[in-house]
Amino acid sequence: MRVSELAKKASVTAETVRHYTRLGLIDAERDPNNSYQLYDKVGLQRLHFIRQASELGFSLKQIEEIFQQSDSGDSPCPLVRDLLQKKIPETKLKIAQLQAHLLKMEDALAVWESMPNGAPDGHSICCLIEEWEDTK
Amino acid sequence: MRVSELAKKASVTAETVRHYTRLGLIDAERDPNNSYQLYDKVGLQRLHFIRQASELGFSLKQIEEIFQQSDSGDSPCPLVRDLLQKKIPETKLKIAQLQAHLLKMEDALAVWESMPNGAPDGHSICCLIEEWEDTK
DNA sequence: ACTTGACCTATGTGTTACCTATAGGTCTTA
DNA sequence: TAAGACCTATAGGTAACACATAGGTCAAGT
Repeated sequence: MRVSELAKKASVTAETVRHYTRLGLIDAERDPNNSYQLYDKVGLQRLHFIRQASELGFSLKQIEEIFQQSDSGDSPCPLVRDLLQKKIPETKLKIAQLQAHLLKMEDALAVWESMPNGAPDGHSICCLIEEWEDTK
Repeated sequence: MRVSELAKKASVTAETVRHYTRLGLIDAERDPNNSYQLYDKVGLQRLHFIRQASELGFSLKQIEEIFQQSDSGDSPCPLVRDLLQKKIPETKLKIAQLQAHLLKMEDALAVWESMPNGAPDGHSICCLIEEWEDTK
């Protein structure tokens, strides 16, 4: 199949597929007639894998390493396990940070709404964000 | 004060301060003798604000807009409120996604540990991530 | 046969928020 | 006065693509 067809099957853009192909993450053959890129189902599998891993927060470089392990006959499992063990605490931290931010934002909106007429009180920059600074 | 001193006070690199200055987010004066950038406490306030807003997920462009509102005498509050109202659902979504990923990763690690000798089972790419695909 | 529109190609630039490198001027202090 | 720390500007690198350009190709309808 050609770029767009593959892209559609994985719900990504054709440009994304070309990007991965350029990086060597997906193999493609050339149609000798027109030099179009041709992909097979292995390419689709890889594309799915890339998306999965990417959504989990792995970089394309890390994914490339995983493929290299796999392609050279070694099991990528130990590598993936190590990557996961690093990634999990990072993800936990990120979640905690985002939750803290969410609370701040919701608080700020609540404060704003409780203000008479929502009027700013003359602070130089912004009442809301200065609130956050105060409580930090 | 000079770049590095300001940077230290906000726990960022000097290059970050220069970056913000180049973008016009922080004002600086030139020392006439050596053309060093000189910052005052307003600069420090702005820097703090930028970091706060940045951590909340606002882009430098949005922060610039906030400053422009503020500098032109208008209250940036309505603008910030609008930005917040957009940002809050985005943040909730991100948190949910990260939590889903976290679960997947923890599951995967658990499965991996329960495998005899942690041996891969011959899958072509990676047992763990293929597990995720199965359960998707 | 021919045109049209959809598809493909390669190349290069833009994006965000910086970091790093280069080459050189300045400041401080022993 | 010389070393080491600090400053400057400019340019190029990073991640993961998106977008623009210019042009070749293909399938369908007229």
